[in-house]
Amino acid sequence: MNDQTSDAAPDASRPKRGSGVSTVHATLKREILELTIAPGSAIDEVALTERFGMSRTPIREALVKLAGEGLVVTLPNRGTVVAPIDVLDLPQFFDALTLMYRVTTRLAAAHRRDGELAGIRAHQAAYADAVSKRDVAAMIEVNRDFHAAIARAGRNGYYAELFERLLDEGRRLLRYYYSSFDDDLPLAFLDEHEEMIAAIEARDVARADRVAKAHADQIVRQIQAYVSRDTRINADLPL
Amino acid sequence: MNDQTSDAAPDASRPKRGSGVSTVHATLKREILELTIAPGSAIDEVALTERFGMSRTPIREALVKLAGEGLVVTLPNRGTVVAPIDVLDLPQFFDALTLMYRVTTRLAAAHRRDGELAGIRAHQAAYADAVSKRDVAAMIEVNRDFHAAIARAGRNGYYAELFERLLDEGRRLLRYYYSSFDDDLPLAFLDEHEEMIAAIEARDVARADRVAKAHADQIVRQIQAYVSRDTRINADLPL
DNA sequence: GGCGCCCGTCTTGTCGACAACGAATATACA
DNA sequence: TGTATATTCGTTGTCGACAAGACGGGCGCC
Repeated sequence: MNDQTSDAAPDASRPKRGSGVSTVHATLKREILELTIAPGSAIDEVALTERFGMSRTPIREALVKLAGEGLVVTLPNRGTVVAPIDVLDLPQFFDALTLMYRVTTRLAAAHRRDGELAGIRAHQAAYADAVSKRDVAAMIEVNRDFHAAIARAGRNGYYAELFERLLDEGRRLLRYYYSSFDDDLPLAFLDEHEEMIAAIEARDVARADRVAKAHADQIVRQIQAYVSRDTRINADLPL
Repeated sequence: MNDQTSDAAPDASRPKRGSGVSTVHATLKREILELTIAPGSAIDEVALTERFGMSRTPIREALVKLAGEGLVVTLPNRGTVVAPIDVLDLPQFFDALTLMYRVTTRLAAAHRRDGELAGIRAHQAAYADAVSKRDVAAMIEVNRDFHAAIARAGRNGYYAELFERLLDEGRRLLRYYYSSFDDDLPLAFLDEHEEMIAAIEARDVARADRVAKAHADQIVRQIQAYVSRDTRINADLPL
């Protein structure tokens, strides 16, 4: 992280011109999605200035980009905060997520080209690998990439963009509410992913729709279970 | 979102602090959508500097915002251009537009509250007014606002955001390909809008879906007709 | 003792300037 | 004359600095 106090030598590691905003954008995006920065917490521009070793200008531009993606919220004249996670938005989120699961999988089944199945299968293999290693973080991330690849194979940028945003938000939700996966759920995902691949390979739109909807229902139920799980420990306390 | 319409009189001699980026953003967005700036044309930052009487910093931030909305494209180290209109993207656009018409109208029928119908009806009245005046530009714009209001009544920010983006792109398309409206089409829109309002008022989701789909088909056909209209004048030229 | 105002400080929005990078042009060479 | 290279020019990405609001503390007033 903090690796530069003297830059007298023409170091090759000097970030190239134009990489400033993208670096800050990518780094902050990852940290926001991984909850390294807590939702709702304020973002200090000058702190980022020192951390990234660059001026406020590129950092501000990166924040504007993040605001456009809904990952941060800008309060005029009062700074920017990491987008909070609002439980009240969950029903809308579920609605849109399910619809995007369906339409992107349908489109992938309709429009996929031969080369794209290999890439999707690679993600599926990585997911299986993460499951075997019980690496939950990797599972969440690979799951997102898996579906994003399907969306891209569907060749509709409007859907793909919204879907990736929803998938990222889902990443944040899972990390936020995650306590421990049941062991059987990831395996169910694995099978459902296989079915999706099969439907896409067979160019069977109706089947792709069915399995996508089932998959979405599964995920929605899982998140709902996390969100609404009963964590009370004082419910039966004798008073 | 915020409607601080302090009138657009040219005597805005004193822009307040914080209004810079939003002013530039709103102005450029309008001009891009109204094709005042041609698709694909380069945007000169210094020219905007002189035009808006402000430094490059707020202008660049506005451009970053516009890039996030897909209205401009940024070429690294080589400037930004107004997003071109690509005919090859039209099928995807039609697909997404139709779906958003349907889901937002459905949601509006399901979730609308009493006060919101009045706002929607106001847009419809403005649309009728524009039709009577044969003000095509106003029709296009009011039509967008009409459907955006319905989407907001549906209370799903994900859909509303994508839908508004699609509607804006549709505005650009209509202006781009528009030659002259048939006189009967706007009237058909008027009736279909009335049906949508009725379905939403009756909270009839299925009916809202039907009429939204019909409306979308109508619009898609219209744009397709514009795009693919035969403008050849040398087809029958004796050679 | 509580409440509201004034003031200092911190942060943000904006500015003008500089340097790197691309494009266009001029130049040298085959 | 055509091609490859060096140079100039314009533009973009970044920087440090300045000033307008917002927040917090101290003070006076009721």
